[in-house]
Amino acid sequence: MEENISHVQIDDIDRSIIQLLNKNARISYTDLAKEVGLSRVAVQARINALMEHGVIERFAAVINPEKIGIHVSAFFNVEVSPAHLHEAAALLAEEQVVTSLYHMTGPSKLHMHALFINHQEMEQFMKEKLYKMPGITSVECQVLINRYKSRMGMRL
Amino acid sequence: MEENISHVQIDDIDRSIIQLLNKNARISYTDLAKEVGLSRVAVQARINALMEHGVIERFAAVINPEKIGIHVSAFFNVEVSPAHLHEAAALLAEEQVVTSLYHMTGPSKLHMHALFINHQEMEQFMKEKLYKMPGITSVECQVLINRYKSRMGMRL
DNA sequence: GTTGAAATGCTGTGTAC
DNA sequence: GTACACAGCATTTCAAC
Repeated sequence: MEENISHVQIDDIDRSIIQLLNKNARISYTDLAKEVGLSRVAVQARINALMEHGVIERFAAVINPEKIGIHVSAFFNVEVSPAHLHEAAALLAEEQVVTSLYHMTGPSKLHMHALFINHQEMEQFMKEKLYKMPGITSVECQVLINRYKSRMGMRL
Repeated sequence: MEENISHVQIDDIDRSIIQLLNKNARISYTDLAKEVGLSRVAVQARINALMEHGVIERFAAVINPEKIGIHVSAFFNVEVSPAHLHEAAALLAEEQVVTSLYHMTGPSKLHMHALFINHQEMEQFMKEKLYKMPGITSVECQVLINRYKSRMGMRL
């Protein structure tokens, strides 16, 4: 009896379903069934299974931050002393401006993305929060100029 | 008559709607209306307006790549000679493994995220595609170890 | 912004194959 | 996996306020 399966076998129809739900997560099961050529009940069962197995984590709205006055998008490479890594990560994860935070290979490296209303807000965040965090030894910051592709963790 | 407005004024109810749709994009308008305390018709009108104005770009399924056997997630910092920047960006954007690609501040820097089945596939991509692209002067690669936070471009 | 109403479509569940 | 059926909801689009 294995509850925590980490790997799920999916077929081409599952892949089509995922792709269609990725383009439009509010499509009805009925329309989805027509597209993939399965019955509505079968499609529902597949989606439920995909969610139970954690393949589909949730359905989300994709927002354009620029349109609501959030004009600065930046990536940070933050180096932290090993002893403070988890503490710093927990503190950073709490910040509203931080949208993603990952631990990467390299010398105690955190990779962070954050959104700011303007450069002033970014500078304030860096000076008053980031630089004051425990164990931070280096901060590299890059600001976004142009989006060539953004499909957010979805590989076709 | 201004068609291309780049900035939209939204209020607290819009913000609640966006947050709720971000948690669960398949919620019904009826339930959404109950949550935000507006009529169903008003909520529908607001969502339609948010989509028309480009605030909500679309609704997407959030996938856990690990669950379908895609075990390596990596970020790349790619430096390209200015003359080849757009050409290289266009070529990289076409690659299936590349999930996001941004032009960042810095010396013709591209920031890229990609997903691979395993390290072997990553190495193959780097050797056979990335290193052969025109104008590429430097490649930095970091592999993901742990996800502390991932909210994908949504700031609360 | 609101309510109400009518037509249509969708979902959840059950049956049988 | 399919098909069918049925009840209950949801959506769309009116009109009237």
